[in-house]
Amino acid sequence: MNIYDVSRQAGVSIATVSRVLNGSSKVSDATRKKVLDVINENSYTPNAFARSLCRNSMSTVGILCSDASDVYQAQAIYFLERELRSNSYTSMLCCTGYRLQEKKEYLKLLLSKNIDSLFFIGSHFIEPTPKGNAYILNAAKKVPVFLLNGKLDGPNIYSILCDDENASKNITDLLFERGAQAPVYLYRTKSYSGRQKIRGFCRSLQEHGITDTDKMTFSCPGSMEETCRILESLQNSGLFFDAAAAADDELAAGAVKYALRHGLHIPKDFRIAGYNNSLLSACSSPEITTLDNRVEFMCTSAVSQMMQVLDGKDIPSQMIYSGSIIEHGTT
Amino acid sequence: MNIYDVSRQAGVSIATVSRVLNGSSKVSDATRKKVLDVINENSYTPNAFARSLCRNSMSTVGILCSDASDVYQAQAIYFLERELRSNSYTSMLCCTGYRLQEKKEYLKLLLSKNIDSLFFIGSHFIEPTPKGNAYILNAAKKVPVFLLNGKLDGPNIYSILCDDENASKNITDLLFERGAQAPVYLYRTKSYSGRQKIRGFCRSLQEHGITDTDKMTFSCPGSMEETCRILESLQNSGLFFDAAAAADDELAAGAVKYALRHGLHIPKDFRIAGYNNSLLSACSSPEITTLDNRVEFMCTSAVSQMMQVLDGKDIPSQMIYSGSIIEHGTT
DNA sequence: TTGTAAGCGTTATCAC
DNA sequence: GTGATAACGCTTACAA
Repeated sequence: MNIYDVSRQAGVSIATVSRVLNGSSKVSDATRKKVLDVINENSYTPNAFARSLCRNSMSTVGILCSDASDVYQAQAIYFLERELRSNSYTSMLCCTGYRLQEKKEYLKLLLSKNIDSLFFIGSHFIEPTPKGNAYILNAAKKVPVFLLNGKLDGPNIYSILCDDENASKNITDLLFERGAQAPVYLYRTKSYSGRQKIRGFCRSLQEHGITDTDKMTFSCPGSMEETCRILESLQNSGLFFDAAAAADDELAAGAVKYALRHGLHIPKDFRIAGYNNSLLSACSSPEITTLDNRVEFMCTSAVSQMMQVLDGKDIPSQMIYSGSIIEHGTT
Repeated sequence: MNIYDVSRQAGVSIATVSRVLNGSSKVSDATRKKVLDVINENSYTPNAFARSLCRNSMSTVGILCSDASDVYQAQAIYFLERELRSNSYTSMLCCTGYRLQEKKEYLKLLLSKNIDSLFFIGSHFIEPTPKGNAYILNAAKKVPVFLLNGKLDGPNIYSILCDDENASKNITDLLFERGAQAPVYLYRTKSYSGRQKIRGFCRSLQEHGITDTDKMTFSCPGSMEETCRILESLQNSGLFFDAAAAADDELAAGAVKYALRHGLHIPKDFRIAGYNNSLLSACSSPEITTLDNRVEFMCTSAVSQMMQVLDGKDIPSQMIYSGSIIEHGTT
């Protein structure tokens, strides 16, 4: 069933059918009714592809994430999709993994589907070198690009992110306030936001008289169990530490395991701070003090920005908002 | 830049360009090279909409879930998307929430985008009454429908699911083996798989001489904290129970909290079994014994089935596979 | 092996 | 208000 069949049955031209379909005011009530009746009787729906071809848009956006099963990214996907949907956009999701080559290929595929705009979740997509980011700049030549918790300068690129550096500094300060003398920092990767967080941590240490900050930051790319083991080996190496700030709640949960396993009382002997305010922080016993970086706010804002950009408005290319500490039992 | 521009620059017809684009063998190496050169120089990509209009497919599939931020669903989304991508399909994601009306609207929207097939994640989509499921049967008239961990009979509908009833029975049996006398069951909703799990639990109880099984199952639709409180009120009500089986790991984590808070030793005084083998089971201390319902296997199989169906093959409409117990510290 | 031309199902620009 | 008719950019018989 197509627009011709409808027009024939309703005894009008396809132009009129199209007008009814698109809510044009230039149709008499009588003919509108005639057409709508035929449409409903046959439950006709216009062909999306033909429509898109004319309009040159299918009202879809691309969402790129590295791993949709990651609790943080999963949340972002959820909020983004709901917000986009309420603005009549459909989301195409791509989980790229962490390899640059794959990211590029996924992006190319997405762009070849003529999406209207592009969201990158997380700062894993930002490479340290300008050359590595060329693929994003390129994409921005075709559609507006929104970086969620990532930062990159360029035309048609909009960044929205939590002030991770200050958030990380504040939550480390809290560890000191709660009696810590020597906190270590646990991070997964040195992505853009990863580096910001480390910087905030180090700033706090310096303000508290610890100068050799680099010696207190540790990469824990593995499971909770492995994080736990890394802390154990630190202890065995003779390093003194009595608190841990972590780049995400999963790492913090690893630290909780470490403390419990070694009979350290939390928070009297050992203090822990997570990040992301995810379900994982509530899952531990005691629950983990964590940083709420307001994923929902970020996603809602990003979609609102997209609507403005697609509407031809000029908006700031960067927006940084503050996080807030949620204190629980580990501090 | 369109196919005409390419054909002009390459000095061939648009048909030839199209042939090159689609890898037709009926093109001489010389002309193919000419065309490819022009394509690469101008980095031309064919218009997806025009293409779809001709082919009547854009190689996209719809994925419907109720909540992409749920750890279980997030995993399913991840595995589905990766597998679909490797078969050249792009995924359109919709998070419908839990209200029937919204599910229907989302589905309609997805279908209007001319997707090639449809995946439903979880049994939340299956209503208890046939009338409530009409919208799924309807969708199956247009495209093949795959139910992941849900079951519904109908033409063009394929169900793939874990044998939750037996899995649940087995893991409850384990609680008894580990010394439990009176396990309770914690569930979130009575969805299709929810009911299967409860049935398995009850069967185990009956085999262990407990007849009034209904009195041992409890709905805990809220947070871990609330689950914990429900258990406390059970205790206060005078009910004797010394173990908990749960419909997901989050509920089980709530039970862990309860036990720890009341000084019950896990697993000596209180045994706990989760479900889904998610990150949450590893997050608790002690780690939670859980049931691996093999999300990855389910997703991989579903996509493989889809490929066969789209290929015109006749495949079984239902596939049930067994789960397996992962024993950790709570039993 | 290559080219011509007829679709695909819409939207949009004209006339009337 | 309504109706022809030309795009939109591609695929694919059918000819050559």
